[in-house]
Amino acid sequence: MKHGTILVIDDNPAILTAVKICLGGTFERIVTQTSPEKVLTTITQEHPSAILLDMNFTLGVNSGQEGMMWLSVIHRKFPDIPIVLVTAYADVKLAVRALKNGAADFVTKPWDNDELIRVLKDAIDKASEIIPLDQLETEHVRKVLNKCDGNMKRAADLLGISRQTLYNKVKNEK
Amino acid sequence: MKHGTILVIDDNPAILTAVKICLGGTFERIVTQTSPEKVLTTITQEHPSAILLDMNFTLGVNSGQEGMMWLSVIHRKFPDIPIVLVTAYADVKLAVRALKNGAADFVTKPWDNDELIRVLKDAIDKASEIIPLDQLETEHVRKVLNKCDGNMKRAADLLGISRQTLYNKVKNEK
DNA sequence: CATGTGTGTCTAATCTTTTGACAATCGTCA
DNA sequence: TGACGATTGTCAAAAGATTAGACACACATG
Repeated sequence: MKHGTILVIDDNPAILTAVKICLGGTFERIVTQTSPEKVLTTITQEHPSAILLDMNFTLGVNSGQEGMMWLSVIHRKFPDIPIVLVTAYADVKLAVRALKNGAADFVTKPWDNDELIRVLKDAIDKASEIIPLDQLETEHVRKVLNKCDGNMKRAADLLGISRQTLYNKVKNEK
Repeated sequence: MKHGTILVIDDNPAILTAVKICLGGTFERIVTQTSPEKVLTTITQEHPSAILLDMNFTLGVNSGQEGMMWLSVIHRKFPDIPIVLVTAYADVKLAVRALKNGAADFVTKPWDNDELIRVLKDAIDKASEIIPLDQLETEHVRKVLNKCDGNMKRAADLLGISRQTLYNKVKNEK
C-alpha cells in the first residue's frame, strides 16, 4: 500500500528530480518546492504526510540555520506532520539541535535511497499512531506517581485531580 | 539551588575526576562508575536525576554500540531518568539513533564545561515537568481530531470514548 | 434523487468524581 | 519514648460526566 503525500523542499532542482524518482514508487504523490518561502501555504493545500526539508538555501551559507528556522516555523504551525531534515554538511551539534527542535529524523547527503524511504515511512508510521485516551491517562498517572515516590496526595495535586480519584485509578489499573 | 544527583559512567578515571570537578558546584552529588555493568543497581540505590553515559567501554571498539545498548537497557527500566550520551567519536548517524532511542541529549568530547552543565540542567528540567491530566487530555484530543480531519465519530472511536463525550469535550474547550 | 455517513440534540440510566469526614499508620524530631 | 504532622484506607452523599439509544437534519456521492 502506498503512503500519502511527501513534500520535498530543496533549492537544487536536480536533487528534487532524484528524490521524485527515488520516492515515486513508494508514496502516492511527491510535491516539490525549491524555496521554503511559501511552505505554509503549500502544506495547507497539500496536506502532506511528511516533509523532507533541506537545510541550506542561501548560496555560501552552510550553517543549517535556515533549515532550523523553517523547521521551527513549520513544526509550530503543524506539530503533527513529521519533518525529516536533509543536509550535505553533517554536523553532530546541528543534528542534535534539529531533533530536539522536533525534527522526526536527520539524513545526510548523499543518502541511501532505501534508507530515505525507510526513514520517511517510519516517521509517518510514528506520527499516525493513535493512543486511546485511557491508556494515555494511565501511563501519565504512573509516571507522575513515580516522580512523587508514590505519594498519592502530592501526585493527585500535580495531576489536578482529587486524592480519591487517583486512589481509585491506581486500584483499578492493578 | 542545587539540582539532585548525577550518575556518571565512563571507563576513564581521569574523565570521571574532571566531570566531578566540573559538575560539583552545580549539582548536589556526583556518583561515578567506571563500568556500566552494575548500573541498574546503582540507579536503584542512588535515584539520580540524570545520567551521563560514555559510549565506548571496550578498548579499540569505538562504534558506540555499547553505549547504545546500555542506553536502551537503562531507558527501558527507568524511562523517567534523562540520559545524556557522551562520545569522543562524533558521528551524526549515531547521535540521531541515540536521540531516537530515548537519549535526552548527545555531547561530544572534549566538551565545554558550561555546555555540559546546561545540557544536564535542561534535561532534568524537562524530565521533571508535570502536566495536569486534563491538559494532557485536551492536547491529545485536539491532535487526534486533527488527524481525523475533524470527523468526530472516527476520532471518538480511536480515542475509545463515545461520540457525545468527545462532542462535549471540544465544546467545553472552545 | 436516493443512500450512506456524520452532526446536533435529547433522555434516562449508570458510573465517576468530588468534598468532607474519620480512624489507623508512618516517619521524625524533641 | 511520645507527640506531631502528614498520608493512607475507607466511607457516604451530592454533583457531574459518560453512556447507549433515538431522531431529525445536513451533506456529499453515486
